[in-house]
Amino acid sequence: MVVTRFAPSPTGYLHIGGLRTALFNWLWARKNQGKFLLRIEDTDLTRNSQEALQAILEAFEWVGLNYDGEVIYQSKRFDIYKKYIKQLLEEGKAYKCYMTKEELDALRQEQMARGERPRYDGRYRDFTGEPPAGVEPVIRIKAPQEGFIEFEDGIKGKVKIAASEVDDFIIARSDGTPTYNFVVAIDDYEMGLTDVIRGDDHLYNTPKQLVVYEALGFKPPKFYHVAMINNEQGKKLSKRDGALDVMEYKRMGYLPEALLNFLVRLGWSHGDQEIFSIDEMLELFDPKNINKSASSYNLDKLLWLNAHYIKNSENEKLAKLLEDFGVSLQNFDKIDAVLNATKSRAKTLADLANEINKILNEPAKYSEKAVKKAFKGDAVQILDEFVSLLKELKPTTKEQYHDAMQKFVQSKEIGFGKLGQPLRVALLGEMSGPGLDEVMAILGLSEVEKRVEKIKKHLLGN
RNA sequence: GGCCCCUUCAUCUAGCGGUUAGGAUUCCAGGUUUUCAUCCUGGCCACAGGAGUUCGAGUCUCCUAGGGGUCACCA
Repeated sequence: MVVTRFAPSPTGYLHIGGLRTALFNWLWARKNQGKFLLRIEDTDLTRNSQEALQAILEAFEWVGLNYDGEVIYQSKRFDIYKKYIKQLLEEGKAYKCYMTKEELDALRQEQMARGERPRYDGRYRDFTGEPPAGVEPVIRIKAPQEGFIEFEDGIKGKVKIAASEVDDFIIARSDGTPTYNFVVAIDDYEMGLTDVIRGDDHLYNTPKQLVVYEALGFKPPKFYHVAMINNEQGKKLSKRDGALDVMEYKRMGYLPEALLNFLVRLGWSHGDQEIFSIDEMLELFDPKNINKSASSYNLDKLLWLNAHYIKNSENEKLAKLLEDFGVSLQNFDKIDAVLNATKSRAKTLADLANEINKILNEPAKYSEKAVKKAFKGDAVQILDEFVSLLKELKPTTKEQYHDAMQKFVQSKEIGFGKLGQPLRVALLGEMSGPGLDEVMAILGLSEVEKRVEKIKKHLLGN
């Protein structure tokens, strides 16, 4: 069975890079009817925040990534780690190091001054003497001193790192708390992980974790190191690039399916296909065709996808989502008419809300340019006559309004623009927008008349 | 700096020794639309550079350049 995980540290919100790796892991587990686990890496008790954890959970819920079982907190598993540390100590595979932080810093300074790579020198590796008084030791694990540590990465292929690059790293701090690379290895093993898909900023952690696997005799999982997502300039994503927080996309009016579709195509592809439903992702995703190279975040494509998903969403669903954007279509009998008229012209839910408000609310102001252009000659008279015709015909549907307009321009022998332009400005305040027949069918006769009267007053006022 | 990874249109990517190097987004042009948007059609734009290997290289090898990652009692 395939078991994957997402393992954030609760130090901030969930960002899009994290969401992508979570998605890859989730897809791979679900595709194989396996398990997708959520583990919180909170061993550094000084840096955790409850809000950050909530933010991550909230983001998961928004995009619909569900995890199996309970959330696992490393901070609650210290007993397990202690047991393994004790075991390693007893087996002589780990040892106490009495070097103080200050000594360590001094050593590093010296090494760097000599142009060497900073590295623990192993001075307590085989220490048997009397430990210095007053120093709480850290625990270090014995890493191989020669040869290579290598593994087969599912994306990068064979990765081979010289043992000299990996020193006897600390597995437990002087206060007894275990450190990252140690607990990750323990947990990944204990949780039964088969596949670890993570950012390639972890590539160098892998040999360290393999040292732990080796010392404990665990079989390591398959690793996949995914290249980073860069910003639009091809540089590393940072807070300055804005909108890193996944929930920020919700606030801006993105649909989770659009975000997920966008992210799944960053570093992964399936031939020429661009649009992937969740079901299609589940059917087609395979970490083995994840790209080796880093990709850049491109807002235009996200926007395009979002527009696509809005256009193809059920109106009822959109109506519900629009609540968060100040548009309440509940108890409104023309939900379909309004959304059909507007959803092809919005790239985000915020746009959509805006488009809807333009129809539903009478124009608060008029585009003067549009007024000037549309109200030349006998435009006012044409509008009056058209309203009279409407009163006579009493159209209600889009088709009936359409026919009324046709009949009017034909009988008057004028071009459509003669009626359409002033009517559009009267109804919407500007020169562009949805079809007038649609708009009128939504507004109804009395509202149309009201808006015509309103613009007439506006014209007199000038 | 050491070590490691990466490199096809502006961007996301297809390609897995023989292709007019394909698709998508953006942009531009045309069509549809009373308008705008949608939609449709078309166009512009790429194998980082250099050596090899080969009858033949975007595809394999090496070098150079550029980009990225990493070197904590952070995760």
